[in-house]
Amino acid sequence: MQKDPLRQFRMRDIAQQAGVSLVTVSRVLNQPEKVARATRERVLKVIHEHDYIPDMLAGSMASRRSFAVGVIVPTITNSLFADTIDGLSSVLEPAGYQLMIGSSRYDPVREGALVRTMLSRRVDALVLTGTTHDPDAHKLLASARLPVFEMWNLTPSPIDTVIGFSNFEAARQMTLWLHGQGYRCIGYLGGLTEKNDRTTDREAGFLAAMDEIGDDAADGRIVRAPFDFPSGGTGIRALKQQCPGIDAAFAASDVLAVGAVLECQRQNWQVPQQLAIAGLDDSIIAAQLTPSLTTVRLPRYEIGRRIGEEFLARVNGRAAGPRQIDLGFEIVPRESA
Amino acid sequence: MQKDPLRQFRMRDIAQQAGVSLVTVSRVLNQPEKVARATRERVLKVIHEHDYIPDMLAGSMASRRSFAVGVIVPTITNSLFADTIDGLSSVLEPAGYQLMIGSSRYDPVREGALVRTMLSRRVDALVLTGTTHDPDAHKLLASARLPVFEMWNLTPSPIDTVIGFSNFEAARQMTLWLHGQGYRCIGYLGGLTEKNDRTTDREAGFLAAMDEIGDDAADGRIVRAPFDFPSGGTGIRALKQQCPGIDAAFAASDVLAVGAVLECQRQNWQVPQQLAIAGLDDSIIAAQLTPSLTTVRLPRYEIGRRIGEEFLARVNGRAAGPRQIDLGFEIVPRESA
DNA sequence: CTACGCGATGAAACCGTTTTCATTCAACAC
DNA sequence: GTGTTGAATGAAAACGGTTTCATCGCGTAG
Repeated sequence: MQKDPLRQFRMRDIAQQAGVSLVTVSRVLNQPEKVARATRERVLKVIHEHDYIPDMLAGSMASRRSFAVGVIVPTITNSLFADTIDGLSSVLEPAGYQLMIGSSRYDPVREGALVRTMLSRRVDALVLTGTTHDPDAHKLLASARLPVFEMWNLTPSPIDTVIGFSNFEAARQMTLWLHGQGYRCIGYLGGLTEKNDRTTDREAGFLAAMDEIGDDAADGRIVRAPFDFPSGGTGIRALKQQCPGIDAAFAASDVLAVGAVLECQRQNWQVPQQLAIAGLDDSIIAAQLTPSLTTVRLPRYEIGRRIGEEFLARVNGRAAGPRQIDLGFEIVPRESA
Repeated sequence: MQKDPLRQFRMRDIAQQAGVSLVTVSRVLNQPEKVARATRERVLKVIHEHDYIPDMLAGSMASRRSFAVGVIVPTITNSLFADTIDGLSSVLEPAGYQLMIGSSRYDPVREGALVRTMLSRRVDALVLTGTTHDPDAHKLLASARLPVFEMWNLTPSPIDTVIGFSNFEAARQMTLWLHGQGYRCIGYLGGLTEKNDRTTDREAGFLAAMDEIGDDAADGRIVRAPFDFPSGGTGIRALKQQCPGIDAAFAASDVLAVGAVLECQRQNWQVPQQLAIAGLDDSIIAAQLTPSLTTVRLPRYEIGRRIGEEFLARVNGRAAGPRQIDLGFEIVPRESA
């Protein structure tokens, strides 16, 4: 009479039924080639008969590998990061890894808490968005001996490896491009900059470009807003009101840019004749809009894929790639500017 | 001389440094009230000094609780499910749970594989999208003794608990509503129906409504497409070509509807004068569009939140709620129809 | 004075795997 | 016939916690 007759099968039970030792069952599962064919088949038969599912917690604990990778993004609601996550899982999943996703809501403290949780769960690697983090978390990561990937930006002083593109350059070059198109009074619709290196760098890139152009009144043509459609609308209105002479607006995110274009439709402002609008992301809807959105294409999916590949390379002992990988970006001229 | 001087601190080490037994450390972490104040503070001091992070794998294994909940959605790229995930984590995260997210890519077999992986990782509960699943997975779940939640639809025969709304009714009622608005030749732009209970039910709802209306040619006004913006465009073109007399199109998803509206803008078809368009989702962009999109508001976030609450109630031993929870939907009339 | 209950603590068993090391046995070389 | 080798297998020791049960004082009721 069992203590708990409904209890799940353990490896021990499978071993017993197959008339082998527990070790052999473990080998059948993890290094089948090391087990004689006959034995292996006998064990597999028992495994299937009982729908045996090994306990990965126990396995991970013993092997000190969890086959889990932690990913912390600001929000999963924005499809930007969802694309990166998709890219990551396209590489890691076939390799047997599972993603553990957390969203920091753009809050470094929450990010730090997530880092702790994930370390506690003994992830095999950690992927963070951006290059500025809570000091405590930073220290923790530096001493934890696991691969850490920062993404979606570049930095001269990465924790471990950075994979992304230069937000500064992306914004700078788009601004210069707009100037090259003949726009002379360019406004900037940016994200909230507190504690967010990507938006900070983009704004800096815009200002740097304006400086090069010789426009020293650019500070007065900056509006900051959270990344959502309605804010794009209110943002563009604010910008237009703030400096009526504006002939182009560069939004540091497609969400804002699309929101702005839609608002222009409502206001009956001709885009780009009266007001040109450019975005940054090349989100899926950018090309569909009328007028279609001029924007900067970012390596959203590629960032994830590349991180996955670098990680696998490291796990397999192949030399780690460079510590900083710049995946670049590309200006996509369309109708809106 | 240690074997590995860089090795992370274990509970044993903390205990030793604090001059207590390992058990006491464990209690300080999990049931602090059971430890004398003085002892507790001494232990906590050591813990903080060394930035000790307990090994949750070991903890989960011993306690037989992982504090992880598995969630399987068709795709995380679509913000629909991202909203649900947000709702879920808004409830579960404060309770100390972590989500383990997997995307099935609308493939039951992949879903089944994910179910196995998650069971293997000993999640405390499992959340699935939809109500039709791979038979093997279904069997596995029925015998696994953990809470299982199906969501985003209803069914008379749930595995465990279903939380969602009636896709059939949502489509049916929107169709009837369109008819009530005076549209007489209504087309349907739906998702691919294979193996997807939500799209299947929506299409059935549309047909049921057309039947009630007395329109028996509706089958000829159905176009199916994957859920993305471009497909909304090609879909509406196909529909218009297939039956030029069409005066309204009901898209079973806002992505398709938005894609359709944008295509109409390009084609210069007046919406809703020449062609009315209605969607289903109330996605964030629906209200921003010009014309704004008439659609069906779904309890996206609420589904997640409610599942979280039901799960916690069960964990805390409170009686489980009803096995089927209908969160309803709401028709949102706007400008496009 | 003794028995009892209770708060605080610890020893030992256990959770279900992987890893390391040893053993067995058959094939093969000399 | 005797080592030598290598494939196949298993015993035992981790892995780092939690749970159960026992013990130790100490205040208090009888």
